[in-house]
Amino acid sequence: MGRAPCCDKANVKKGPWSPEEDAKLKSYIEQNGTGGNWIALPQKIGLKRCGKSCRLRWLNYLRPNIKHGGFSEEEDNLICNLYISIGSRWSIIAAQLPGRTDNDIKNYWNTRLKKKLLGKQRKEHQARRGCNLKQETKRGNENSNMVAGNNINNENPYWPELPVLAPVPYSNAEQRFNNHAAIRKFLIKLGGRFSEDNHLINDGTNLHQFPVDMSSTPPIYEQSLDIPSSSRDALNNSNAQFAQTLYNNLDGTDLQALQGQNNLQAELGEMAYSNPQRLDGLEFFYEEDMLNNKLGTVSGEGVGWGDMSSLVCPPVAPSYEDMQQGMLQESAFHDLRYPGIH
DNA sequence: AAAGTACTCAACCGCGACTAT
DNA sequence: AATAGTCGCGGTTGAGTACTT
Repeated sequence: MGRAPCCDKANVKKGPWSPEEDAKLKSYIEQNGTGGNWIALPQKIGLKRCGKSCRLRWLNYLRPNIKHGGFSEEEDNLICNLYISIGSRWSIIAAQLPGRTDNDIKNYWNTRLKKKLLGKQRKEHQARRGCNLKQETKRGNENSNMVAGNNINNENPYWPELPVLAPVPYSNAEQRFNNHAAIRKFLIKLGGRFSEDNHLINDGTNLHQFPVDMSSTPPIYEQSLDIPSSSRDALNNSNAQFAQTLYNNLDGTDLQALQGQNNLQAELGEMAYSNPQRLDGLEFFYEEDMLNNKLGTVSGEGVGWGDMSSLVCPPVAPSYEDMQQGMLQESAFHDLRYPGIH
């Protein structure tokens, strides 16, 4: 038995909203709120739209103080940080960016930010590769045993040489992705806002909360956010120490809860191992040849990560460079903890 | 100038979570 | 406790636009 449709699909208009529809919806909600029921709302105001569609239109476009486009460098960094930490939890990420909608951020990430990162990484990779090739040709066999991973102190290793982490043997993978409470706690420690912090409009439901006056909303990670000024400055400066500061501020429970959340590379490794197709669109975190060459070598038995709770969280990377560097450090970290295990 | 391709973003869809009964 | 209704989220689609050939 299938799921009951939320509305009469046959009598519902789809596609772009007309200015008249927008005006109708906007003025009604501004005057009366949603009445706590989106499904019933369109009939009330004579709109031939699905309630879900009305909700989406309001949240993503009509509600006051929505910002579109023009993401700042700070916002870019914040999105990247949070994506690395918690993955594609767009609503949580959006909660950290006043005036931005989850849909906007999702689109921005998928269409630009991801490519921006990939472009940077590729560029640097090619530069390094070219450099390495030159040097290797020069040296000939002299340094044949020199692999990129061994010169980590001098320059970043060539990506494909990085170890791919073994699949993480989670017994309850789903729970790992659904620990909202932990994420929430983490974000509050970051200084994040949740719906409780926002004002309600008209009907007092939690369906359409937003700061009443966005124009007075302070810049990201400034005065509105109750985090140590050191952390704030660090973030705004894209300082790599920011992440460490955050982690220092977390207690053991937070760390434990987050350990399954923020190891993106491990997660990708796991995904690639169990279901390579799921990596579509995330290749940019690896190089293609890395995926092709290495993933096949990951043993089904794998090397267990053992007790995840004893694993120290690697820091969140606050900028593109740091993000890339962070992955390298993560690998180096893995090497340190599990020498010889790749 | 036309055709083909790539990109953007608003909107849709399906499903898990939550709530009321 | 079970069920139904609704919400909210993340993934995906596709129309419109911009860019390239």
